[in-house]
Amino acid sequence: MANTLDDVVDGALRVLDEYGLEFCSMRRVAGALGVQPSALYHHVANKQTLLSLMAAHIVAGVEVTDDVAGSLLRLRDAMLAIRDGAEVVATAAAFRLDVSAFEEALAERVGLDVARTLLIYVVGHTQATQLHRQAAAVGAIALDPDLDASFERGLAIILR
Amino acid sequence: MANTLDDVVDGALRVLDEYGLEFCSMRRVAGALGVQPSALYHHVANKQTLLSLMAAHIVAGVEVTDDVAGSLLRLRDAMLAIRDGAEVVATAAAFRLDVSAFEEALAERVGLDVARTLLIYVVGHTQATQLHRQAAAVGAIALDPDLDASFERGLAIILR
DNA sequence: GGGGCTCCTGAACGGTGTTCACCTGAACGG
DNA sequence: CCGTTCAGGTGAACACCGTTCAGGAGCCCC
Repeated sequence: MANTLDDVVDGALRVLDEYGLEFCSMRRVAGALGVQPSALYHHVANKQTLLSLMAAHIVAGVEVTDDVAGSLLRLRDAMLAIRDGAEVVATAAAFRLDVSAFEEALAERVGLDVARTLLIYVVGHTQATQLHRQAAAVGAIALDPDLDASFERGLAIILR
Repeated sequence: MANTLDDVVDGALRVLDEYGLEFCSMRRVAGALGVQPSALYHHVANKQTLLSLMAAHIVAGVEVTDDVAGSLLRLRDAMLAIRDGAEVVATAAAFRLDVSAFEEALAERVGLDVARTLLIYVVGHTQATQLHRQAAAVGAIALDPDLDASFERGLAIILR
Protein backbone atom coordinates (compact mmCIF):
# COMPACT_ATOMS: atom_id res chain seq x y z
CA MET A 1 0.00 0.00 0.00
CA ALA A 2 2.71 2.40 0.98
CA ASN A 3 4.19 4.15 -2.01
CA THR A 4 7.92 4.23 -2.61
CA LEU A 5 9.91 6.85 -4.48
CA ASP A 6 9.80 4.66 -7.56
CA ASP A 7 6.03 4.50 -7.35
CA VAL A 8 5.91 8.27 -7.27
CA VAL A 9 8.20 8.65 -10.29
CA ASP A 10 6.26 5.98 -12.19
CA GLY A 11 2.98 7.66 -11.34
CA ALA A 12 4.34 11.01 -12.43
CA LEU A 13 5.47 9.54 -15.75
CA ARG A 14 2.03 8.03 -16.32
CA VAL A 15 0.41 11.40 -15.63
CA LEU A 16 2.93 13.08 -17.93
CA ASP A 17 2.19 10.69 -20.77
CA GLU A 18 -1.55 11.02 -20.35
CA TYR A 19 -1.97 14.76 -19.73
CA GLY A 20 1.27 16.39 -20.88
CA LEU A 21 3.80 18.44 -18.96
CA GLU A 22 1.49 21.43 -18.68
CA PHE A 23 -1.03 19.47 -16.62
CA CYS A 24 1.44 17.27 -14.77
CA SER A 25 0.81 18.92 -11.42
CA MET A 26 1.70 17.60 -8.01
CA ARG A 27 -2.01 17.36 -7.27
CA ARG A 28 -2.65 15.23 -10.32
CA VAL A 29 0.28 12.95 -9.61
CA ALA A 30 -0.97 12.57 -6.06
CA GLY A 31 -4.43 11.81 -7.38
CA ALA A 32 -3.06 9.11 -9.68
CA LEU A 33 -1.48 7.49 -6.64
CA GLY A 34 -4.62 7.86 -4.55
CA VAL A 35 -2.90 10.11 -2.08
CA GLN A 36 -2.95 13.70 -0.85
CA PRO A 37 -0.57 16.15 -2.61
CA SER A 38 1.37 16.75 0.57
CA ALA A 39 2.26 13.06 0.74
CA LEU A 40 4.52 13.48 -2.29
CA TYR A 41 6.83 15.68 -0.27
CA HIS A 42 7.76 12.66 1.76
CA HIS A 43 9.49 11.22 -1.28
CA VAL A 44 10.67 14.31 -3.08
CA ALA A 45 11.87 17.72 -1.94
CA ASN A 46 9.97 19.65 -4.62
CA LYS A 47 8.53 19.44 -8.10
CA GLN A 48 11.83 20.26 -9.80
CA THR A 49 13.44 17.26 -8.15
CA LEU A 50 10.62 15.04 -9.30
CA LEU A 51 11.06 16.31 -12.85
CA SER A 52 14.77 15.54 -12.72
CA LEU A 53 14.03 12.00 -11.57
CA MET A 54 11.54 11.63 -14.40
CA ALA A 55 14.14 12.86 -16.88
CA ALA A 56 16.67 10.41 -15.52
CA HIS A 57 14.15 7.60 -15.87
CA ILE A 58 13.43 8.54 -19.46
CA VAL A 59 17.05 8.43 -20.59
CA ALA A 60 18.01 5.49 -18.39
CA GLY A 61 18.26 2.25 -20.27
CA VAL A 62 19.59 3.85 -23.41
CA GLU A 63 23.07 2.50 -23.71
CA VAL A 64 25.92 3.91 -25.72
CA THR A 65 27.52 1.47 -28.15
CA ASP A 66 30.23 1.90 -30.75
CA ASP A 67 27.45 2.69 -33.18
CA VAL A 68 27.32 6.32 -32.11
CA ALA A 69 24.62 7.42 -34.53
CA GLY A 70 22.51 4.42 -33.56
CA SER A 71 22.92 5.23 -29.88
CA LEU A 72 21.72 8.76 -30.47
CA LEU A 73 18.75 7.52 -32.45
CA ARG A 74 17.82 5.35 -29.52
CA LEU A 75 18.17 8.32 -27.17
CA ARG A 76 15.85 10.25 -29.41
CA ASP A 77 13.35 7.39 -29.49
CA ALA A 78 13.40 7.14 -25.71
CA MET A 79 12.45 10.80 -25.39
CA LEU A 80 9.83 10.59 -28.13
CA ALA A 81 8.31 7.52 -26.48
CA ILE A 82 6.64 9.58 -23.78
CA ARG A 83 4.63 12.75 -24.17
CA ASP A 84 6.75 15.88 -23.69
CA GLY A 85 9.67 13.60 -22.86
CA ALA A 86 12.21 15.73 -24.70
CA GLU A 87 11.03 18.87 -22.95
CA VAL A 88 11.29 17.21 -19.56
CA VAL A 89 14.82 16.10 -20.30
CA ALA A 90 15.77 19.49 -21.71
CA THR A 91 14.20 21.46 -18.89
CA ALA A 92 15.54 19.42 -16.01
CA ALA A 93 18.56 21.33 -14.89
CA ALA A 94 19.56 17.74 -14.44
CA PHE A 95 20.17 17.72 -18.15
CA ARG A 96 23.76 18.16 -17.15
CA LEU A 97 23.63 15.59 -14.39
CA ASP A 98 21.31 12.91 -15.65
CA VAL A 99 22.82 12.67 -19.05
CA SER A 100 26.35 12.92 -17.75
CA ALA A 101 26.77 9.15 -17.83
CA PHE A 102 25.60 9.21 -21.41
CA GLU A 103 27.90 12.12 -22.19
CA GLU A 104 30.87 10.32 -20.67
CA ALA A 105 30.28 7.15 -22.61
CA LEU A 106 29.88 9.20 -25.74
CA ALA A 107 33.02 11.20 -25.05
CA GLU A 108 35.04 8.00 -24.89
CA ARG A 109 34.16 7.38 -28.50
CA VAL A 110 34.10 10.81 -30.13
CA GLY A 111 35.81 13.16 -27.68
CA LEU A 112 34.23 15.54 -25.19
CA ASP A 113 33.58 18.47 -27.50
CA VAL A 114 31.82 16.38 -30.13
CA ALA A 115 29.90 14.51 -27.44
CA ARG A 116 28.56 17.74 -25.96
CA THR A 117 27.69 19.15 -29.33
CA LEU A 118 25.88 15.95 -30.22
CA LEU A 119 23.85 15.86 -27.01
CA ILE A 120 22.75 19.46 -27.31
CA TYR A 121 21.72 18.82 -30.87
CA VAL A 122 19.86 15.57 -30.15
CA VAL A 123 17.85 16.98 -27.27
CA GLY A 124 17.16 20.24 -29.08
CA HIS A 125 16.08 18.66 -32.33
CA THR A 126 13.96 16.07 -30.55
CA GLN A 127 12.25 18.76 -28.50
CA ALA A 128 11.44 20.70 -31.65
CA THR A 129 10.19 17.50 -33.27
CA GLN A 130 7.92 16.65 -30.39
CA LEU A 131 6.54 20.18 -30.28
CA HIS A 132 5.95 20.13 -34.01
CA ARG A 133 4.20 16.77 -33.91
CA GLN A 134 1.96 17.91 -31.10
CA ALA A 135 1.00 21.05 -32.99
CA ALA A 136 0.30 18.93 -36.06
CA ALA A 137 -1.79 16.47 -34.05
CA VAL A 138 -3.98 19.37 -32.91
CA GLY A 139 -4.26 20.52 -36.50
CA ALA A 140 -2.45 23.79 -35.89
CA ILE A 141 0.10 23.07 -38.61
CA ALA A 142 0.75 20.52 -41.30
CA LEU A 143 2.94 17.61 -40.32
CA ASP A 144 6.42 17.80 -41.77
CA PRO A 145 7.30 14.28 -42.93
CA ASP A 146 10.97 15.20 -43.19
CA LEU A 147 11.65 15.38 -39.46
CA ASP A 148 13.30 12.00 -39.07
CA ALA A 149 15.51 12.43 -42.10
CA SER A 150 16.31 15.99 -41.02
CA PHE A 151 17.48 14.65 -37.68
CA GLU A 152 19.85 12.21 -39.30
CA ARG A 153 21.25 14.80 -41.68
CA GLY A 154 22.07 17.08 -38.75
CA LEU A 155 23.72 14.16 -37.00
CA ALA A 156 25.80 13.45 -40.08
CA ILE A 157 26.90 17.09 -40.24
CA ILE A 158 28.28 16.97 -36.71
CA LEU A 159 29.81 13.51 -37.11
CA ARG A 160 31.40 14.41 -40.41
CA MET B 1 -0.21 57.46 -19.93
CA ALA B 2 -1.83 54.70 -21.92
CA ASN B 3 0.49 51.78 -22.45
CA THR B 4 1.16 50.35 -25.88
CA LEU B 5 2.08 46.79 -26.80
CA ASP B 6 5.72 47.82 -26.91
CA ASP B 7 5.46 49.21 -23.39
CA VAL B 8 4.12 45.87 -22.23
CA VAL B 9 6.89 43.89 -23.89
CA ASP B 10 9.51 46.30 -22.57
CA GLY B 11 8.07 46.07 -19.08
CA ALA B 12 8.00 42.30 -19.28
CA LEU B 13 11.66 42.24 -20.34
CA ARG B 14 12.60 44.48 -17.43
CA VAL B 15 10.78 42.18 -15.02
CA LEU B 16 12.46 39.17 -16.64
CA ASP B 17 15.90 40.68 -16.26
CA GLU B 18 15.30 41.67 -12.67
CA TYR B 19 13.46 38.64 -11.29
CA GLY B 20 14.08 35.80 -13.75
CA LEU B 21 11.64 33.77 -15.79
CA GLU B 22 10.32 31.89 -12.78
CA PHE B 23 8.96 35.07 -11.23
CA CYS B 24 8.03 36.85 -14.44
CA SER B 25 4.30 36.62 -13.82
CA MET B 26 1.55 38.57 -15.50
CA ARG B 27 0.81 40.17 -12.14
CA ARG B 28 4.39 41.32 -11.72
CA VAL B 29 4.58 42.70 -15.25
CA ALA B 30 1.33 44.53 -14.62
CA GLY B 31 2.74 45.87 -11.37
CA ALA B 32 5.85 47.15 -13.15
CA LEU B 33 3.59 49.08 -15.51
CA GLY B 34 1.40 50.39 -12.71
CA VAL B 35 -1.63 48.61 -14.02
CA GLN B 36 -4.03 45.81 -13.13
CA PRO B 37 -3.13 42.31 -14.43
CA SER B 38 -6.24 42.16 -16.55
CA ALA B 39 -5.10 45.25 -18.45
CA LEU B 40 -2.35 43.19 -20.08
CA TYR B 41 -4.92 41.12 -21.90
CA HIS B 42 -5.80 44.16 -23.92
CA HIS B 43 -2.41 43.99 -25.57
CA VAL B 44 -1.71 40.28 -25.56
CA ALA B 45 -3.89 37.19 -25.88
CA ASN B 46 -2.09 35.22 -23.17
CA LYS B 47 1.22 34.79 -21.43
CA GLN B 48 2.63 32.49 -24.09
CA THR B 49 2.13 35.19 -26.70
CA LEU B 50 3.88 37.70 -24.50
CA LEU B 51 6.80 35.32 -24.10
CA SER B 52 7.04 34.89 -27.85
CA LEU B 53 7.12 38.65 -28.32
CA MET B 54 9.83 38.88 -25.69
CA ALA B 55 11.83 36.19 -27.49
CA ALA B 56 11.42 38.02 -30.77
CA HIS B 57 12.63 41.22 -29.15
CA ILE B 58 15.69 39.49 -27.75
CA VAL B 59 16.87 38.09 -31.07
CA ALA B 60 15.79 41.10 -33.11
CA GLY B 61 18.65 43.31 -34.09
CA VAL B 62 21.09 40.48 -34.48
CA GLU B 63 21.88 40.45 -38.15
CA VAL B 64 23.38 37.67 -40.17
CA THR B 65 26.49 38.58 -42.09
CA ASP B 66 28.88 36.52 -44.19
CA ASP B 67 30.85 35.96 -41.01
CA VAL B 68 28.62 33.09 -39.94
CA ALA B 69 30.50 32.23 -36.76
CA GLY B 70 30.52 35.90 -35.77
CA SER B 71 26.80 36.17 -36.38
CA LEU B 72 26.14 33.21 -34.13
CA LEU B 73 28.37 34.67 -31.43
CA ARG B 74 26.29 37.83 -31.57
CA LEU B 75 23.11 35.78 -31.33
CA ARG B 76 24.53 34.10 -28.26
CA ASP B 77 25.50 37.44 -26.74
CA ALA B 78 22.02 38.80 -27.34
CA MET B 79 20.49 35.92 -25.41
CA LEU B 80 23.07 36.12 -22.63
CA ALA B 81 22.51 39.86 -22.29
CA ILE B 82 19.23 39.34 -20.44
CA ARG B 83 18.48 37.02 -17.56
CA ASP B 84 17.04 33.70 -18.73
CA GLY B 85 17.08 35.07 -22.27
CA ALA B 86 18.16 31.79 -23.83
CA GLU B 87 15.45 29.88 -22.02
CA VAL B 88 12.82 32.35 -23.17
CA VAL B 89 13.97 32.00 -26.76
CA ALA B 90 14.18 28.22 -26.49
CA THR B 91 10.82 27.84 -24.78
CA ALA B 92 8.84 30.11 -27.03
CA ALA B 93 7.26 27.78 -29.49
CA ALA B 94 8.03 30.83 -31.52
CA PHE B 95 11.56 29.54 -31.62
CA ARG B 96 10.53 28.24 -35.00
CA LEU B 97 8.77 31.44 -35.99
CA ASP B 98 10.78 34.23 -34.45
CA VAL B 99 14.12 32.90 -35.48
CA SER B 100 12.89 31.90 -38.91
CA ALA B 101 14.22 35.11 -40.42
CA PHE B 102 17.55 34.33 -38.84
CA GLU B 103 17.37 30.75 -40.06
CA GLU B 104 16.60 31.86 -43.59
CA ALA B 105 19.48 34.29 -43.73
CA LEU B 106 21.73 31.61 -42.33
CA ALA B 107 20.49 29.01 -44.80
CA GLU B 108 21.44 31.27 -47.69
CA ARG B 109 25.04 31.01 -46.59
CA VAL B 110 25.44 27.46 -45.28
CA GLY B 111 22.40 25.55 -46.50
CA LEU B 112 19.22 24.69 -44.62
CA ASP B 113 20.42 21.58 -42.82
CA VAL B 114 23.53 23.20 -41.45
CA ALA B 115 21.58 26.33 -40.54
CA ARG B 116 19.08 24.32 -38.51
CA THR B 117 21.77 22.32 -36.83
CA LEU B 118 23.61 25.50 -35.94
CA LEU B 119 20.58 27.21 -34.47
CA ILE B 120 19.66 24.25 -32.32
CA TYR B 121 23.21 24.09 -31.08
CA VAL B 122 23.58 27.81 -30.39
CA VAL B 123 20.34 28.09 -28.44
CA GLY B 124 20.94 24.85 -26.58
CA HIS B 125 24.51 25.61 -25.62
CA THR B 126 23.64 29.14 -24.60
CA GLN B 127 20.78 27.91 -22.46
CA ALA B 128 23.09 25.47 -20.70
CA THR B 129 25.66 28.23 -20.26
CA GLN B 130 23.16 30.63 -18.74
CA LEU B 131 21.85 27.93 -16.40
CA HIS B 132 25.37 27.02 -15.39
CA ARG B 133 26.34 30.62 -14.73
CA GLN B 134 23.26 31.19 -12.63
CA ALA B 135 23.97 28.08 -10.54
CA ALA B 136 27.55 29.27 -10.12
CA ALA B 137 26.41 32.75 -9.11
CA VAL B 138 24.33 31.21 -6.35
CA GLY B 139 27.33 29.17 -5.28
CA ALA B 140 25.73 25.84 -6.10
CA ILE B 141 28.58 24.85 -8.39
CA ALA B 142 31.99 26.11 -9.42
CA LEU B 143 32.07 28.33 -12.48
CA ASP B 144 33.48 26.60 -15.53
CA PRO B 145 35.74 29.14 -17.24
CA ASP B 146 35.80 27.07 -20.42
CA LEU B 147 32.22 27.80 -21.49
CA ASP B 148 32.98 30.44 -24.09
CA ALA B 149 35.76 28.41 -25.69
CA SER B 150 33.60 25.29 -25.52
CA PHE B 151 30.91 27.12 -27.46
CA GLU B 152 33.28 28.06 -30.21
CA ARG B 153 34.73 24.56 -30.46
CA GLY B 154 31.24 23.16 -30.93
CA LEU B 155 30.57 25.76 -33.57
CA ALA B 156 33.75 24.79 -35.37
CA ILE B 157 32.75 21.13 -35.30
CA ILE B 158 29.48 21.86 -37.10
CA LEU B 159 31.02 24.35 -39.53
CA ARG B 160 33.87 22.01 -40.33
C1' DG C 1 -23.23 66.07 -28.55
C1' DG C 2 -23.40 61.34 -29.48
C1' DG C 3 -20.90 56.90 -31.09
C1' DG C 4 -17.12 54.24 -31.05
C1' DC C 5 -12.67 52.96 -29.66
C1' DT C 6 -8.66 52.21 -26.63
C1' DC C 7 -7.21 51.40 -22.20
C1' DC C 8 -8.13 50.25 -17.89
C1' DT C 9 -10.50 48.67 -13.22
C1' DG C 10 -12.04 45.41 -9.70
C1' DA C 11 -13.70 41.29 -8.58
C1' DA C 12 -13.94 36.72 -9.21
C1' DC C 13 -12.87 31.55 -10.66
C1' DG C 14 -10.32 27.58 -10.49
C1' DG C 15 -6.29 26.24 -10.29
C1' DT C 16 -0.91 25.98 -8.51
C1' DG C 17 3.45 24.52 -5.32
C1' DT C 18 4.46 24.12 -0.73
C1' DT C 19 4.21 23.91 4.51
C1' DC C 20 2.59 22.43 8.81
C1' DA C 21 0.82 19.95 12.85
C1' DC C 22 -0.95 15.83 13.45
C1' DC C 23 -2.32 10.89 12.82
C1' DT C 24 -1.61 5.70 11.50
C1' DG C 25 0.51 1.35 11.33
C1' DA C 26 4.12 -1.69 11.00
C1' DA C 27 8.85 -3.13 12.54
C1' DC C 28 12.02 -3.94 16.36
C1' DG C 29 14.73 -4.22 20.61
C1' DG C 30 14.30 -5.02 25.71
C1' DC D 1 4.07 -7.52 25.63
C1' DC D 2 5.25 -2.94 25.72
C1' DG D 3 7.42 1.34 24.14
C1' DT D 4 9.85 3.58 20.67
C1' DT D 5 10.89 4.80 16.17
C1' DC D 6 9.89 6.09 11.75
C1' DA D 7 8.24 6.00 6.97
C1' DG D 8 4.06 7.30 4.95
C1' DG D 9 -0.16 9.82 4.87
C1' DT D 10 -3.88 13.43 6.19
C1' DG D 11 -6.29 17.85 5.89
C1' DA D 12 -6.16 22.47 6.19
C1' DA D 13 -4.02 26.48 5.12
C1' DC D 14 -0.92 30.17 2.64
C1' DA D 15 0.35 32.89 -1.00
C1' DC D 16 0.44 32.90 -5.27
C1' DC D 17 -0.87 31.97 -10.45
C1' DG D 18 -3.30 32.80 -15.50
C1' DT D 19 -7.42 34.20 -17.16
C1' DT D 20 -12.31 36.11 -17.72
C1' DC D 21 -15.82 39.50 -17.51
C1' DA D 22 -18.88 43.42 -16.85
C1' DG D 23 -18.26 47.87 -16.64
C1' DG D 24 -16.16 52.65 -16.43
C1' DA D 25 -13.23 56.48 -17.84
C1' DG D 26 -11.04 59.43 -21.55
C1' DC D 27 -10.39 60.61 -26.21
C1' DC D 28 -11.15 61.39 -31.33
C1' DC D 29 -14.20 62.05 -35.09
C1' DC D 30 -18.23 62.80 -37.54
